[in-house]
Amino acid sequence: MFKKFKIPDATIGRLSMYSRYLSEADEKGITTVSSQDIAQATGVTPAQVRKDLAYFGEFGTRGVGYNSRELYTYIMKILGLDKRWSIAIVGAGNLGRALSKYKGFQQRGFDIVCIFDNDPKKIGKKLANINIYPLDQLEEKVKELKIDLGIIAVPASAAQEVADMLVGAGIRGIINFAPINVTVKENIILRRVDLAAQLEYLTYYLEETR
Amino acid sequence: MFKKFKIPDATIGRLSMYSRYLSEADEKGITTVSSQDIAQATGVTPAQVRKDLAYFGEFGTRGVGYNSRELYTYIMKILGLDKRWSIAIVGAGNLGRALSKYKGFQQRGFDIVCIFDNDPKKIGKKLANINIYPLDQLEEKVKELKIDLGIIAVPASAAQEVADMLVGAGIRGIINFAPINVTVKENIILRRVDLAAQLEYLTYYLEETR
DNA sequence: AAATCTTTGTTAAAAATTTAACAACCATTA
DNA sequence: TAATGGTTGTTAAATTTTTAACAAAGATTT
Repeated sequence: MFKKFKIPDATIGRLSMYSRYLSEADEKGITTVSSQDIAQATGVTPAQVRKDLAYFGEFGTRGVGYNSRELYTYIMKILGLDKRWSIAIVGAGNLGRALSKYKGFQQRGFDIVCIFDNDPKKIGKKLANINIYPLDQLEEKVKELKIDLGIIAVPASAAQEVADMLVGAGIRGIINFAPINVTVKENIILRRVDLAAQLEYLTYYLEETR
Repeated sequence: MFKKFKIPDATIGRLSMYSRYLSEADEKGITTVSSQDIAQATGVTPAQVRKDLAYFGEFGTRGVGYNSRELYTYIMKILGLDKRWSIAIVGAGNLGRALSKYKGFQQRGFDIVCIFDNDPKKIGKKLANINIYPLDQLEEKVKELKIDLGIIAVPASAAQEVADMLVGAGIRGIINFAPINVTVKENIILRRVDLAAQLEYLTYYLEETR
């Protein structure tokens, strides 16, 4: 697609927010929005909105603004969300179970197609109508079901091993929820989400005044 | 505490990673670590580690390194984790339920002390031994239990309303898991965690090559 | 105790990101 | 059709963050 230059990571996150607002605006029948409108709704500056969009092309009309539906479609395409993606979750603990049921993924085009775990009590069962398989079937199932993305929801001690398995099976993108740094070969996209660290960000700012 | 200057947000997240590594090192009996060691374990550069720490003071010995346990203690204090924090979760859906059971919070000093929801079928029940109360008891319970932090795990449509209630009840920090921008008065610390957006970050990088 | 080896803390440089400013351009109105 | 108002796309400036370099200082060796 576009992507001649390096795009800031933060821009990608903001595009996601913009798209949600645009979809909402379109549903409400608001056909045209300005960078000001988008900015207000998503908590950024209008200049930021225009800059973010400028990385990818010209989508608006000077003096007018952006067509909601059209810009929505463009952004979704930029994010790769003009098609659906298949996902595997590794780890059927509390987090894995919640993620498998989370409606927010479906809505944005992500289908959780299988779950892996090593606990014999869980294997063979279903979660939100999704089969749970043992880890040694990971490679087989990933290939069979053409799974693109993996979510690591196992304890930190097992995270690297699981990452290796996912990469070995041919997965190309990973979200790691385990609170540990895992490494993968460079053509694999990896993102870490540390839930506890999010709370620690709050306490850092609050601890001085309690 | 320290905090004369503006500290990069990213630094806070990295301190959290450093602390986990330091605790692990200490448990293994490794008493001294270098910025190089910390960097390797957490996936950053040694210069970054030293710079991050330099915002808060001098914790190491030149030619030697850092004492694992000592640095761990310092960082935990910086993050405000030398004491425990009480948390309320609003929303007993899939995500709220998972977060209430998530062991990772406990381990880092966060106690989920109550859950709020408006569904009559859920009110009065317990989740992971935590009581579920109706939303109209939020203010009362937050004050009674001296709750510091709130987690919003409700649909986007209700997020702003819940944020207002939390702030009204005296909460000072909020994590918002709803995929929408909420606003709060400026002395409240707010952080948004968009799970679907994390996956979209992956698909952005992958969509061109599928 | 001098020399050497290490690793920190700090300063300077580089790179990345955000903010601001404004020319270009479209639509509307006089 | 000229003038006005409004909003984008883009360029430049400012700010923030990261990386690199190195002097300072502790430990070890000769």
